[in-house]
Amino acid sequence: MEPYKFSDIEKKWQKRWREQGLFKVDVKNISDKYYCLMMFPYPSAALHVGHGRNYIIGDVVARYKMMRGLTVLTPMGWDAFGLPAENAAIKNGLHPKESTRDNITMMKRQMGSWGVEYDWDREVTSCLPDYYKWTQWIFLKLFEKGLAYRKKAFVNWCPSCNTVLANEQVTDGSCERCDTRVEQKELEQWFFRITDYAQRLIDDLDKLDEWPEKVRIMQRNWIGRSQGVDIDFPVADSDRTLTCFTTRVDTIYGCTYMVLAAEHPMIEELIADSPEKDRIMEFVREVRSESRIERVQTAGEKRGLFTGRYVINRINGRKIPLWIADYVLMEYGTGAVMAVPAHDQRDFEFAKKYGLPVEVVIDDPAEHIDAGKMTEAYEDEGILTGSAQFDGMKSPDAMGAIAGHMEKEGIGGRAVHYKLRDWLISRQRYWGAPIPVVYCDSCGIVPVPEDRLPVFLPEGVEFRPTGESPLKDAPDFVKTDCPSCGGPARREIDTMDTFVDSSWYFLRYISPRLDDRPFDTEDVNNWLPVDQYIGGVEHAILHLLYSRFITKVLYDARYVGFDEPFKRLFTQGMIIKNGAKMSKSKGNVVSPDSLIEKYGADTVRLYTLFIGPPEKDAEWSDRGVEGAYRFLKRVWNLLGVLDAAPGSGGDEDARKSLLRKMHQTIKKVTGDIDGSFHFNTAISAIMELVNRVYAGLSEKGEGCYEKKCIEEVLRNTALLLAPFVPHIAEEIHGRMGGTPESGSETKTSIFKCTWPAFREDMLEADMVTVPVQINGKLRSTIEMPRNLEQKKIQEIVESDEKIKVWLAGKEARKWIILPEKLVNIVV
RNA sequence: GCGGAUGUGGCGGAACUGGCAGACGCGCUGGCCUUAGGAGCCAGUGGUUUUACCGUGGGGGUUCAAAUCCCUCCAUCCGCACCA
Repeated sequence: MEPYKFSDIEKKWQKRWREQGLFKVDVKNISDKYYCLMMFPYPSAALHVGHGRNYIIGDVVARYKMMRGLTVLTPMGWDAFGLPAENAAIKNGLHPKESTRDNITMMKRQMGSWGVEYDWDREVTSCLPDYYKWTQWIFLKLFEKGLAYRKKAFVNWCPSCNTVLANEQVTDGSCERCDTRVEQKELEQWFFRITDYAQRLIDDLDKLDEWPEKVRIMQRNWIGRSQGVDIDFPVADSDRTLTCFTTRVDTIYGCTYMVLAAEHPMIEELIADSPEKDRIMEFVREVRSESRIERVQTAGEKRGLFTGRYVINRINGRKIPLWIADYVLMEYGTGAVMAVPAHDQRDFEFAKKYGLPVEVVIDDPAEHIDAGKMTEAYEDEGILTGSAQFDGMKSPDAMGAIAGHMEKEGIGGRAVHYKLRDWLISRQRYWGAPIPVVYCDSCGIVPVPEDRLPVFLPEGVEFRPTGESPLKDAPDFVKTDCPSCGGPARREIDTMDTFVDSSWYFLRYISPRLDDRPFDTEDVNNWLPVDQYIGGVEHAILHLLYSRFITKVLYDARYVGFDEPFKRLFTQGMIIKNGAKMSKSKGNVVSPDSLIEKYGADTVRLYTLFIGPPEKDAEWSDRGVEGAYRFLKRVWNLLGVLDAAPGSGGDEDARKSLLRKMHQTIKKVTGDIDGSFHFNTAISAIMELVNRVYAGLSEKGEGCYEKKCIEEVLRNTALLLAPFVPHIAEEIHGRMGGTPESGSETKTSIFKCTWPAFREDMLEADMVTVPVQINGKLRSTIEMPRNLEQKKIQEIVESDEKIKVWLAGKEARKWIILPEKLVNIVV
């Protein structure tokens, strides 16, 4: 038997799969379609084995579904615009276009070397004009619907990346990419009105029952729906009214002051006549300039200032002071808060600090609260007190009653607010799709007409970030004609957030080369929603929320006929090395290239899949890779076992038992893949099957399996292994003469073969081994025939030597007999 | 603070609706083979004071029977966080 030459085998089959067009799909053929999608990567650096996990899982699913007879579409592309590529380009002094191109070449080679295959005819690259033309088209559609707009707002600014960031790209007050503290800047920026879709984005999460619960919860929390009441407070000695939002309207009678956010637009007007005006404005400016993180860090130490003005709480006619404080956020609710110190911890701390009254209006049903003795706010629900006609009501009832009363009296009304804010999509950076808008002195903001797309990103631009878009220095780009009046106009110089690019790429794969439309609606409707989406949890909020939003917008505009893009989502865990996530900076990156050279792609694939449940993080071990390699050699050597097997004869028991194991394995592997991608246990089952062959040979002798038997087992083993380790499976299959159906030397690909089916009648032996317990403790195992009556089972157990010893001198009080499973005797 | 997850040998991890804990792999031990072994094969491998007992983060409970169900506590990780 020749040795396992993985390198030759893998190169041969990778070449052949491409020649055969194994992964090529005609989208017009929609019979039994299966759209298997991996999140497309940033082409920013070489892939490591952690990245590989994602592609390998996807490849397993694709190949498995293929063997189940489905038409499988698996495309791949490149999320090629954006800061990672640009920053890397700056560092290497290369134009991002070139570094991106080089990285794509490298990554494509790496994917190929893993044996991970795609329909490369559908490759999309988001930084190329034939793609970003349609990203710009998406922008225009949102603009048309009033969903893209420009406004001046306090926005997150990363001083290192020199650009604004979306709320979603700020983690712990720092830039998600470079970890620099994010500042607040008031700038005019482009936004997408995702908040219009907040409710639908929450509601439709219920439809996504094949998504991980964790991701759905994260999205729900991020959107952050709160139900409550908006209450109007007229400003005393003024015709103005301040509205505030509360979720605890039952505490309204305990409101002893009101607080505004420093960014509240009415502040200047309200304090215009105040003698303290300058001092107040100084405070306001100070708070406004603080970064989010600074505000959070000083959370314990709340600061505020009295405005000198009062507002009227109309439910009781009470005049309460109006303050400004750093703990109120302008972005949430209305930027004004009714403060109830007795029942809100923040208000309580603030009131204590500034000597504002604390009045209990919700009593603890368990123990009466004395306002004077409180050390912290009572935030639970309870019984109303000091609340006029609502006294004695329970909080939940009171909320309804008070809200109703307010609506009747015109004091306020029920309202829903969301934490979700509009998506800031403009970036002051070079490497992105230009926003297709021009500014005309006479017409204002004018969208670039569809027939003039794409707005090309100019190439000869110094792209180092300066804080303003580098495109301002490209005069040929900036100067243009107004599409509306033809007069002189200038182009928008900001580019779009890369998350816009990635929010629709899964549609483009269906019609990647169309040049008059972004995609063909009919084809897209046939192929989407995506049957299986696979990627990292890090996109649980950003990318997955944006994609859902854009899909809904396109659905409303009737460009697509579905309102959720991804039917089933799988988020794989990270690969850890030495206790940390693999990263260049930590120096714990395991490169696949040398491993593949040493052991072969199949070994690396097998180990990656065997390492643990794919949805969980897993620690990489180079030793474990050797174990996978050892197993594949044992599989390979089965070809030698087949050669040596006698043409007839053999041991009947060995044969039966092996075939039974084979059918059990087929059942187990099929269930593990279909259910929830339990590849690790599927592989261990195949290992058991292979071990059984060798165990039989060593126990019963070399000739115990006749050729036919080994042939059947090996053929099925190859089929079961094919999705995981496609090259060796294909080679074994080929050496055994291709498909049995063809009966020829044509060497039909194993992936054109049907996934093996198990025979129900072959799963179980005539005899079963039944564990026997006494008082729940295992005392014996007895082999007995199936289908026995309870009485008969009891007889057999009672005659067992071991059990006899245990029962001697004791009285069996109760027999629990589960036929063919277990016997427990209580003594 | 809120939300979510996880906790099983020396290690990665198995265990379906409660029913033989530790499958499979790594590592380790011993043996065979070999000029040699970072190759291959075979056997063993949770712990202990080994007729038996103890063992799934700790404590308690339900049950004939608990890694699995209930209560409680602890630890670690992840996400969100002054959200009114």
